Amino acid sequence: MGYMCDFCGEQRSMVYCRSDAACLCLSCDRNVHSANALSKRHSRTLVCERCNAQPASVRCSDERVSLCQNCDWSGHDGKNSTTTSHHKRQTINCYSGCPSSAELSSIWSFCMDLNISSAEESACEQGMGLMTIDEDGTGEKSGVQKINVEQPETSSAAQGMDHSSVPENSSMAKELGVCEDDFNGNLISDEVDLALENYEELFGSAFNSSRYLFEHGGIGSLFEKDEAHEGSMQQPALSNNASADSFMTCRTEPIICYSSKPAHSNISFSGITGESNAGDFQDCGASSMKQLSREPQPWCHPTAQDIIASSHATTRNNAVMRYKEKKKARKFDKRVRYVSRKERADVRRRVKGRFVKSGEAYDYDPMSPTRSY
DNA sequence: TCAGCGATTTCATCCACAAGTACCT
DNA sequence: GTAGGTACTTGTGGATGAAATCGCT
Repeated sequence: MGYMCDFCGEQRSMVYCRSDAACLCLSCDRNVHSANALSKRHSRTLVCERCNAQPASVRCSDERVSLCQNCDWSGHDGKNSTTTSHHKRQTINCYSGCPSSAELSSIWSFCMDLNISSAEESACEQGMGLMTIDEDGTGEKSGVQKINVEQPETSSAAQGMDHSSVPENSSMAKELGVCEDDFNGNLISDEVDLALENYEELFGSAFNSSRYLFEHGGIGSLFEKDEAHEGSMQQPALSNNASADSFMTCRTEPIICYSSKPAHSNISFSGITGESNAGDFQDCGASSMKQLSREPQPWCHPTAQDIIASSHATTRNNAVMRYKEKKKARKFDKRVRYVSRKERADVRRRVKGRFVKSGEAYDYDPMSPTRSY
C-alpha cells in the first residue's frame, strides 16, 4: 500500500504542493509546475512521511523522517516518549520553480537521506529530462526559489497552546460549536459543522488521520489524559459543561455530544450534497458505526450502562471524526470528475471569466494571455 | 457595550460547449 | 436484445458582485 502520486498514480509521492493540495512524485512535480508561470510559483515541500497527507515542516534527523506539524507534535511532544522530545529536528524549506533533484539536495541538506529508490529516481530524472523548462532568464537554472518556512516552535511550546487566548470554558464550548443537544439529544448538524471549522482554525492544521489514531492507541487513547486528569473514567463525550482544557488536551477532536439515542440515527450531515455518491453516505453512515458499536472499546468499564453509553458516544465520536476527515478532503481537494471537461475549460477563451462562443471577442485566453481586441 | 462604517474575505453565479445520460425507434 | 439517433443534462474555470465577517472608532 503506497501513497502514490496524485497525478500519475504510479510513482510514490514525495512532494506536497500547498496550492494544489496534492502529493506528487518528483517527476510529476516538475512536470506540473513547469506548465506555466503561475504554477511555477506554487510553494512545495516534502510530504510528511508519517501521515502522507500533510506538508512536512521539519526533518527529524534521529528518526530520519520528514514530519508535518501534527506528526511532529504527536511524535515529539515528550508525552509519548521522553526520548523523542529531544530528537534533533531541522526545518524543511519550501521551494518553488522547477528544481532538479540535485538542486533539491542543495535545498534540503538531508536530501541524501530521502528514501528514493534508484529506479524511482532514475524514472523521475528521466521524466525531468524530457521536460522543457521555460527559463526566466535570470540565470537561475530552473528558477527555483527557496522559501523559508517558519521555524517550528519547540514541541512543548507548540503543544502547550496559549491558553490565555482560549475563551472561557462555556464560551469556549460555544466557540467550538459544541452542540447543545436539542430536546431529543440529537446532534445538530450545523453546529457540528461549525464546531469542526472552528476547531481547525483554533488548532491549526488538523490531526486528521484516523488510521494514525488507531495505530497509536485507538480512540481510547484520546481520553487517557482526561481520565488521568479527572481521576475517574468519564464518558468520552462533551456536554455543554465540557471544559476547555479537555478540548485542548485532546488534539484529535472528540467534539461529540452524548445522546441516549443511537448515534447513527441522529447525525445528518449538511455537507453531503448531490455530488456525494452512495459510498459517501456509507462512509459517514451507520454501517461502520454499527460495526464499531459491537466491538469492545478499551476505555469501557464493565457496567452495562457505561458500555452502552460509551458505545454510543464512541460511535458518534467516530462518525464526527470521519465526517471531519471527509469534509476536510472535500474542502481542500476539489475533485475533477471529468478530466476531459477540465482540459476543455482550461483552454476556453473568456470574457470576464465567462466562457464565450468560439470566434467571438475575448479578453482572456488561457493558452496565450492576449486579448482579441 | 453597542452602533456605524470601511476593509477584507467568502461564496454563489454566470458563461459555452463537449461529454454523458436517458429515451425512443 | 442491440444499435443508432435525438434531446436533455452535467461539469468545467475565471471574473464578478453580493453577502458575510472583521476591525476599528
